[in-house]
Amino acid sequence: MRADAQANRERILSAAEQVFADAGADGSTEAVALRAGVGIGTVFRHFPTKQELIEATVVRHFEQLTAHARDLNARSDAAAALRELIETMVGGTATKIMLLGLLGDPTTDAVVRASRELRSAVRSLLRKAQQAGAVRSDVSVDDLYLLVRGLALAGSQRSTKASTRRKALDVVLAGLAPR
Amino acid sequence: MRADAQANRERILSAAEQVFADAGADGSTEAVALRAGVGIGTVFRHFPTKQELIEATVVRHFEQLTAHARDLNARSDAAAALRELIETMVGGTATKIMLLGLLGDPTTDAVVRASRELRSAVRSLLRKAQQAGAVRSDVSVDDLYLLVRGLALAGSQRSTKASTRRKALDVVLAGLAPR
DNA sequence: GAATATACGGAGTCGTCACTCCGTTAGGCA
DNA sequence: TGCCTAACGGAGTGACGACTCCGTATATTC
Repeated sequence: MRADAQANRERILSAAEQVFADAGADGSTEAVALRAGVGIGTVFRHFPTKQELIEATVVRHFEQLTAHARDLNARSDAAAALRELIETMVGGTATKIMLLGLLGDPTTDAVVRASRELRSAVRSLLRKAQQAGAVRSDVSVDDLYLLVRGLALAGSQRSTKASTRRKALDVVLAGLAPR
Repeated sequence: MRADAQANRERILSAAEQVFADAGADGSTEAVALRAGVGIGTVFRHFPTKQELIEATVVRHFEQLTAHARDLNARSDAAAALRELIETMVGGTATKIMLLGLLGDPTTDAVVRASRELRSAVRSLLRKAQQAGAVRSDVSVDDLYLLVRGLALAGSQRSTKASTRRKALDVVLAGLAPR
């Protein structure tokens, strides 16, 4: 792979993340090309389909999250670690709308793989927190995913105040504590 | 207004609710017309813009919710009443994706009015539950809305199991209880 | 049972967007 | 340095969806 091709691939992925963050999955491929400073043709050579572009973006995002989750796994305070992971997943741009939307039903094998990795890292964190008695034991990774996805989706509405977002997160975290 | 026009208006609104439930706001106007058994022209005569069609659907939905909330207000068990309202808002079709998406920032004046009505009915229920000591006192209607929207959005993903939906709702309700 | 205005149907228009094609450009190797 | 092929750019294509227009049909009124 030629050096410029490699560089362009990166620029496109990074542009895609921003565009999809602004406009959701409706963001046009042309907008991505513009933002990346390349022609549309280039985008389609790297990612033959818009779907593949989206999935590549998702994979990238999942990998980052997985790395973060693994870091957190080393922490001694399991409850704080889980809390921080949730905050990371929920916070940030609206990209997560679509990114987290795929947490449930992945499509491509690359996405499946990345999703599996992330899932296992999250499960490990969740288990530790449960063993430490910080989280109710009847909550599964799926349950946690649904909650995280909900917070991320609902909070991505522009007009939402930061304090409201925080409060909602707080309620969910309180609800995760053992009765 | 001619009788047939009145009837068609109703059929269109009801068709719109179903179509948007299946496909979200991307559902095409043509699909609505087809489902309602009328021509596209008829849809556009009643609702000059797709946006207006969506908003009319939203208003209708809000009005139903408001009526339900007011019914519940008569109940003696405030906590159970609030719980039931939340379940109603969260459950049901994916229509809520878009419908509840508007809970935050309404646009048309009709929507604003319907939204205000709903909000005040919900506030009343929430207050009663708080006075009964069933819900933490630092939660506002906005906070509740964010949580409800989150549960509705995240749960509308087709692959989500009913048990997961229930568990997530359970966590949120537990989190709403006073510490 | 006409007369008439109101409402309907759906082919047609315009804009947008994913995706293609090919002439041009420029990495990288000899 | 020059060749050669990988990679680029962006006008062009086809499909689709919102919205228009007007000839036809039917509720309503007398």
